Amino acid sequence: MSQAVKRACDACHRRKVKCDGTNPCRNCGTAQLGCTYNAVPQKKGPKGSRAKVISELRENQRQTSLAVRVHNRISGLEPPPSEAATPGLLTGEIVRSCLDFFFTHLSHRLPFLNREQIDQQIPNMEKNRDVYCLLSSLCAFTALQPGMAMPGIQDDPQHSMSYNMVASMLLLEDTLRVRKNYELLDHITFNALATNFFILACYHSHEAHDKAWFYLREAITMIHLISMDKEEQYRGLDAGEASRRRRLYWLFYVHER
DNA sequence: TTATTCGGAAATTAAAAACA
DNA sequence: GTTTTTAATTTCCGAATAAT
Repeated sequence: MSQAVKRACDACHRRKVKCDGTNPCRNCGTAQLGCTYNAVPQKKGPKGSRAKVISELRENQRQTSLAVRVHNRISGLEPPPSEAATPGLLTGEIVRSCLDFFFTHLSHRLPFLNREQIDQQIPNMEKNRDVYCLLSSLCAFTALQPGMAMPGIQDDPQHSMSYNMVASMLLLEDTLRVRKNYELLDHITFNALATNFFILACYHSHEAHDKAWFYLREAITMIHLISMDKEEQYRGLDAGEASRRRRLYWLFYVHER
């Protein structure tokens, strides 16, 4: 191929033909067109964070992977949960949809999370298991709520089992799988307690009350281990944070009754 | 037949990431 | 700092189609 001209004229550009770069160029001359070079060239090269496409593809693949696995589980193709590590199911899109739903419809009943604080943690979800577990359990819980539309998942009226219910189960299994791989008690966090809350709420909805009870007792034990039942633990925290912690603490106690 | 259109390969460019 | 990788944009080849 002959050397490409540095800049093709407006007409050659539009016509997708080789321009000689002169003014008027040969093509415009023979076609009796006015030869102009008015078009402002766009900036070339990646914009914003690099690898946008590849991360978008990964995201899409993982998202379909939840949708595919929901379908497979319902059709009996999905193998039972195994110990083997699988890539996390959670995607940015799922998290965003669930958080939007949670903070619009649920957080007034469960006022122990702060949207801003959660949003700040999202970028760490892949690296930080504590954050991953909180978000995946929150999504598992949100998936169970009437009116929640999980991204990429549509209910099939032919099946008696709700697709959202299966998505919730898979996300819950994912939470527990990730959780099993780190020592929770080394450093008991507020995220870990909130995760317990969502796990037990999911088990309640799944009618698995014994498991729900187990995670409630586990949370109560953790609360005692970090003395969250003592008022002095809240000193030094800002008022909002302290009140959110108290609310979670009381939610556990109300559930225990 | 020649002229024109346009899908998309290849080249170019620049920003982000990796490296020294 | 320099080099490499990646992505956005541009040029224009050449097949398809239209006009003559």
